[in-house]
Amino acid sequence: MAFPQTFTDCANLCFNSSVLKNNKKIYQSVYFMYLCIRINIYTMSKAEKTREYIIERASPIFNKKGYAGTSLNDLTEITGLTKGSIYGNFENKDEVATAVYEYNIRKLNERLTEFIDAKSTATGKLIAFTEYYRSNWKKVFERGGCAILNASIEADDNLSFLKKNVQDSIKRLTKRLSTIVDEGKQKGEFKKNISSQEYAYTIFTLLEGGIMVSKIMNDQGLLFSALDRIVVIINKEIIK
Amino acid sequence: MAFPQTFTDCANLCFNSSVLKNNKKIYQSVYFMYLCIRINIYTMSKAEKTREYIIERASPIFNKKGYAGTSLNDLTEITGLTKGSIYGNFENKDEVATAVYEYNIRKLNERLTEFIDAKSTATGKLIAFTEYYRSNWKKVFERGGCAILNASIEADDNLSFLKKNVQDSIKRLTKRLSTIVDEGKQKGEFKKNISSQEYAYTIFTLLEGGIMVSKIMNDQGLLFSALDRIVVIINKEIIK
DNA sequence: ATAAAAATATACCGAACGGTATAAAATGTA
DNA sequence: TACATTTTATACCGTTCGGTATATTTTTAT
Repeated sequence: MAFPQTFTDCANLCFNSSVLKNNKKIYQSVYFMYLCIRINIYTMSKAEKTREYIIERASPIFNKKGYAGTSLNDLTEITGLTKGSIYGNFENKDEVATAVYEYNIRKLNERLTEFIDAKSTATGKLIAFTEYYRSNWKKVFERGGCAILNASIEADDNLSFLKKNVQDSIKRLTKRLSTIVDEGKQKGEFKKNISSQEYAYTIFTLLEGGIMVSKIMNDQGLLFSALDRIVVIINKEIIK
Repeated sequence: MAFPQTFTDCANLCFNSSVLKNNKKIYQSVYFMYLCIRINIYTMSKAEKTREYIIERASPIFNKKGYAGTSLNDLTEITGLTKGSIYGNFENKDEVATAVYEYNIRKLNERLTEFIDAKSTATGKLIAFTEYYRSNWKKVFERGGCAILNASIEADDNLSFLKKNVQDSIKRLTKRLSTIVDEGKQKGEFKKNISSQEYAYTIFTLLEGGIMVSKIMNDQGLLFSALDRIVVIINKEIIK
């Protein structure tokens, strides 16, 4: 589920429907949450909406063509806006690129959350991470592939303004994975003597390598066998 | 060892020195090979040398800045030549980029060959592949990282003229790995029921993922643990 | 409804882009 | 050495680049 926009969204985000029906207080608190979101949406100024709109439309362009390969003309074409309008909302191209990157990461996290939060066990959550890519590889590829991977390759040697964002997003994602491993250790699901961070990076490395080779070779199977290997590692090395 | 340029180079490439000393015919054949190379070098025209010179100097620029990020001005600066001179040797920027990519791949193969050919067993050859990156990661990173990885990310969605080259080079490299696995199977070193190609791609995937995450995070350890994992796979899954 | 404020469109800037015709210089051949 | 050929340098092309001052339009608040 993406960012909640309807009352049902809010409800599903917090509880299952039976809890909601039987508890008036919970119902009210969810409704309050919903109202807060509505207010936020309605009070969003025109400029804020336009800013969001530009980011949304520019996202696939930057992810496909890269920063250096994306021109302002590309942005005016895809948005239907003029340069003046874009520069009224962003200081320069760097700022657009950075905002687009942060947007991509936010979206990725939201989508991953859907898959991960649906599972209750640590094992389930780790597997869910791979399941996301199994279900969504086509969409991811259509959008230009993994935003972290793409930005990482372009940023490491020359886009200094973006490098820290990329590093931070990798840290956050691996932290998320290692937290799941830690939870599994605490619950007794996982072996106690393994390094959470090491396995988090192993999973991430295999995933990114898998996306890269799979995308360039036009062979979905290559991504899937990388994901298979992640699952094997979970089963054979992480689970007790 | 790079492309042989001296008699010693040629000799080392073919035999160890004791063989060379004790067999006149072998000595003569090596000398003949050496002469062929000399002739090739000396008959190389000015333009061919300049072409090679441009490619060599442009290589790290393209690998760091990418195709879209590298301008003709960058090329004139790094070579000290003028546009006219560059366009006298190449039809357009695409052709320079393609030639640079092929040069990078040739160099990579030469360097890998040094490590792989030094070992006689299939196991040794597979491990040698990882050892190359253990010994040379710093140089590789200084040159902008893995040329295959970088070109792959930029080519998959927009550089159609380069895409086939990248795909072919990946096919060649994984073919090389799978051939080693096949040899190991034949010699009785490796398990017979494993898929050579699958393991070739697994090794390649782990390597590329490792380079990507290691480079952006400025953490050599991340590459090394990816390499460690490759070694574990060789020992536990490939070797009998 | 109206004024103030904010956002967008227009029209333009100088610089850099990839690329080329042609002149000059260096090279290869006799 | 002299001439033909190849290679390199000069000077320029039209286009696109990122970016901006200013006018117009649209929102927002009163």
